Amino acid sequence: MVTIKDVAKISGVSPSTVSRVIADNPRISEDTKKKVRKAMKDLGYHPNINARNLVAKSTKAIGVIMPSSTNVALQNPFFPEILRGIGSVLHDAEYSMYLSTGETEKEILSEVQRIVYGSYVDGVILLYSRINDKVTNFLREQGFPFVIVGKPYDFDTEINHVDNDNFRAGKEITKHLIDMGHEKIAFIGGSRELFVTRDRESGYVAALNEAGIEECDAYRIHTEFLKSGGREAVEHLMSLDTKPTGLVVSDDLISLGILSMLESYGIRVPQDISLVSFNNVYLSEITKPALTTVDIQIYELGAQSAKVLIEKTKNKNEPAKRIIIPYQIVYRDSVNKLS
Amino acid sequence: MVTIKDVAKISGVSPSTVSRVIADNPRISEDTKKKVRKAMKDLGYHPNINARNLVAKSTKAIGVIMPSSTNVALQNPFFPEILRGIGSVLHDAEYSMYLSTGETEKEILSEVQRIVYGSYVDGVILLYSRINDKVTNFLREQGFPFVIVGKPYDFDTEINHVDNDNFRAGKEITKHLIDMGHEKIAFIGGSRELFVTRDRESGYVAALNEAGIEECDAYRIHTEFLKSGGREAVEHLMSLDTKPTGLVVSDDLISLGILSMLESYGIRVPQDISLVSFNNVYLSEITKPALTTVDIQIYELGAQSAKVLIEKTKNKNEPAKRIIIPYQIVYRDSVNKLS
DNA sequence: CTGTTAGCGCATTCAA
DNA sequence: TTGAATGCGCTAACAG
Repeated sequence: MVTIKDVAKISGVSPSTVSRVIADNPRISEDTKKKVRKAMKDLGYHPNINARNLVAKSTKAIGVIMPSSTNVALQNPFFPEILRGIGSVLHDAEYSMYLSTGETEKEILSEVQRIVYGSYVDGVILLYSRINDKVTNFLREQGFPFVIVGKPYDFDTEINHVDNDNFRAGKEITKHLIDMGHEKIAFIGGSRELFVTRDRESGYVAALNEAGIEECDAYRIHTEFLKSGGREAVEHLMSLDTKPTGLVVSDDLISLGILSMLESYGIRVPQDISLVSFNNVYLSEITKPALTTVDIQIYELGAQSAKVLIEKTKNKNEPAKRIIIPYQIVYRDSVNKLS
Repeated sequence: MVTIKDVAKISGVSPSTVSRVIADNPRISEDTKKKVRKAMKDLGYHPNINARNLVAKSTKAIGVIMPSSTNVALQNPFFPEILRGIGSVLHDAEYSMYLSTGETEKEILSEVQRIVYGSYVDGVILLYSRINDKVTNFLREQGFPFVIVGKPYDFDTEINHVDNDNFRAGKEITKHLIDMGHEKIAFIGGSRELFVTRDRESGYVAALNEAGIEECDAYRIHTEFLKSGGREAVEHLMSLDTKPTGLVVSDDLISLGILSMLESYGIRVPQDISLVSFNNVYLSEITKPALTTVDIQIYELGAQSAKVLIEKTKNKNEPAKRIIIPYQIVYRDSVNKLS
């Protein structure tokens, strides 16, 4: 390995000068800079990051924590997409990304402790938000810079987070269904433990109320991302005396399962039932019918959280921020006008 | 930050002794170990990874390189799944994972150079294999430990790689179609630049030949993961005089698009046309119909590559390995028997 | 504008 | 079984 000393020797300067050249210190003459840079190039020199981190007490790296992976939900295209967004900002800022994919909550917590205590990273992005989450608590107690993608359970004024206005999105997309003449509208969501689900559901309820439509418990279902879950949801709905004519589904991936169940029941979308959902992953445009869905700008969600976090790591006094990424409804073919 | 010195002071030993306790050196008495460990716990001591890496000249971290992300193909659930597999092994080995998501080839190369030269990682996993790939060449020239998920373009005896037998899988799944009475079988694949596509396609051709079925160029289509690609493929196929009755599609995600196009043409699967594909991501079981597909064990692909790479980083003399992960055909509802 | 010195936190010689 | 000394590669005072 070629070190700063080798470069110094070859270019006939001291190691500290070389260090200054690396940092592009303005107090070094252009001449010596040129000389040193040539030597660096000739020798194929590259600074050792560990040595640098050690003295700088900063790593220019951030940790990204995926939700626990026992669940097939991790196969959601949401994740590669948000990783892309994060990666892009990190790259521009010359930061690195550590990824943690723990299976259990315990595993995740110990991993986070390891990277925090061991100074692996300067900050952490949480790709999930759960009620009473130990990781969140740990990070808060440590005063370690972090940002949640989604809404924090508690202390939301002191925790950085990047989110959509899921309530409004839920309300608006439900209202779209109402505007199209639907009144019997059901909601199918993922786990109640997740804030996304709750918020989108609240929006759904609000839209119903505003339109003077009575809400009904039988119309609100929570399922996992599994096939059987989707099946049960549809079976339940179809066993009802008054079947819904509209469906608000909290995730495109769930919609896919629902779509398929519906088809096996011979129920056509949108002719027999209309469906709207959330996320606008690539999937939603290649299903049949293509989904009317809320584009939540996943990439942007990732990019902004990285941005906020980097600011925070650079300036610990930066106040906690809440960033709301605008959404946009993408109208496609899964909704029918009721006359 | 609490350092090894603090622990030494509190427990009344020298820093080097503390260091030995951390390494669980057998030449330290149980008594002092106990004493030191207590001090570590009391103080909340955690070793600084950068200091350790600096002297150890190893990072216990590996870099995972995603394919260039300009393409929507990155939303393939393949990626979260393989990341899970890699993450699991890394976690058990107490390794960290460093993720790189570059947009362009250039960006990826410079990122890889950065992490290699800067000693960020001990090894690299390439999540793609392309013809004449600069990253591969760079890694090879540097003699840096790496493994390719897929098949290397060249030097495949000296490059570690973990792959499926895609040729055989392609042949077998095509044969399944043939066994079910199909003779007019088309192939729809992703980019020809990718080895997976080529191998699966060769298998398809081999099965045709073996069965004495004439292959025909009009039946072989390459498309991108985009909607329009799927559309054109289906349009082309349906414009033919003799339309195929069977489709071999090289990726579940592409299948989804094909399925949807087929439906808009009023072509039913499997009644009018049968379809088989590859990967067995979660998607493939919730489509309508559920897909008969080759389970390539994505998770295992990731886990094994991590394992091989760790071995290699620990012992540079370890010979290059080729690991073939077994596949398994999952029979579902997308194939019809022709009588 | 540049060199000298010191030290980041840790592991590892060499002594004892 | 333990301690003292040294150095990993780099940056940052402090001098000059």
